[in-house]
Amino acid sequence: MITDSLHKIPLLVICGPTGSGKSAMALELAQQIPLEIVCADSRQIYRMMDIGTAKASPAEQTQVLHHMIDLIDPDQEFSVAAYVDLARPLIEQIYQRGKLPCIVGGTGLYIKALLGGLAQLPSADPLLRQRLHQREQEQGKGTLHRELQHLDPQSAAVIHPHNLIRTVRALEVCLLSGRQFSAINADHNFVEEDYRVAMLAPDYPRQILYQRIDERTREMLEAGLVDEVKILVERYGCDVKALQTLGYREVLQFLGGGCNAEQLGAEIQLRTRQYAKKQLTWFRKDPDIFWVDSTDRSDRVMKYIENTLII
RNA sequence: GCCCAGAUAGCUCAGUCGGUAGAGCAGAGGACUGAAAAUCCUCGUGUCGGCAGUUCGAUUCUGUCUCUGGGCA
Repeated sequence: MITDSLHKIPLLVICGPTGSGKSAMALELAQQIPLEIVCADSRQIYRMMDIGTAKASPAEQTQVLHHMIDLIDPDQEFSVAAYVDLARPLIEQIYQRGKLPCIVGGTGLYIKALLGGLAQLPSADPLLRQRLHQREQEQGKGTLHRELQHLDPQSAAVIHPHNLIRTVRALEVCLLSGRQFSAINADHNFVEEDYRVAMLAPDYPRQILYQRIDERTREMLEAGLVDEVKILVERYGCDVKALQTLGYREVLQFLGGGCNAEQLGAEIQLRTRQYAKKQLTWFRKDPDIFWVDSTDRSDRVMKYIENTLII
C-alpha cells in the first residue's frame, strides 16, 4: 500500500478565497522547493483578461514557470473537462522535469475534478442547450425541471427548480447519453486517486480578508481595469460569457451608464467579498485542507509539505 | 421664527382602520461533476425618535420635545 502510494505523483495544492495571497504563498515556497505553478483559475485561462483576474505579472511568470493561463480567447468556450484534460499531462511533465507541480487557484470545482477525476459525461452541446432554454422560455418556467423529474427524478430532487443552468445540464446529459445524470455521477463520485496531495490555504480573519479585497480592487481600477474591459468589448462585444466575470461585469454596467466611478469601485468590492465568502463555503468543507495562519513564520508549513508528500 | 413632510431591521422603505411588525438590499449559512469569478437555496425581535396623555391595551390616536428634509420669511 505504501509503495503503491509512493508511485503517485506528488502534488502541492494552494487554494482558498480570492485575495488571500495564494500566489504570494506559492512564489515564497518556490524559493525553498523547485516547483512550477499550474493555475486553477477559470478566468486566468483567458487571454487579455489580466488586471481583473489578478494574473501573475510577467516578472512573476519568469521567476516561476506558470501554466494554464492565457490559453484561449475571451470568445471561446471552456469547461472543467478541458481544464482537467490539459492540466493532467502538464503535471506529469513537470514531475518528469524533477519539479514539484503546484496547483494554485480558487476555482474549487477545477481542483476537485483535477484531483478526483470527472465522470464519463457527454460534453456540452451548445445547440441542445439553446433549444432547451428556448423551450423553457416558450412553454413557461418549470418546464425543463418537470421534464427532468420525468427522466431523472433523483437529479430533479437535488437540483432546485429555479436553477436553470444545472437543470439544463442534467437534461443534456440524460438526452445525450441515454442514461440518468445522477446514475453516471453515482458511479464515479470524484474518487480517483492519482496523486499524493498536500493542500494548503492561506487563512485570514474574515474582516482582514475583506480589507485586502477592497484594497486590491482599488489597485485594479488604478491599473486600468476599465480600459481592459473597453478593449474586450471593442473586440468581442458585450455578450461573450467571459465578460460575465466578476469585476468585468460591473465595469460593463459602468460603461453603459449604470453607475458612476465611485459606485463602480464599491460595487466590485461588494461582489468580490461575496465571491470570497462563497469560495470559503466551498473550501471549508474539505477536511484535507491545511489552513495556514498568515502570521505563522515557523517552518510548520514546510514540514507539513515534506511529511505529506514524502519529498 | 412660521408652515409642511418625515423619524420603523446595518441601509432604503412598506405597514399596523389601536391587539408590540415586513419587503428589497446588506450580512450570515449552505448546495455545487463539461457556463463554476457562473447558477441556485435557507435565515428577519427591531426601546416602530424621546416624554406625557387617552385607552383594558399605543409603534398606530392626541399633545409636546428633539432631529432630518423641503418651503415661506
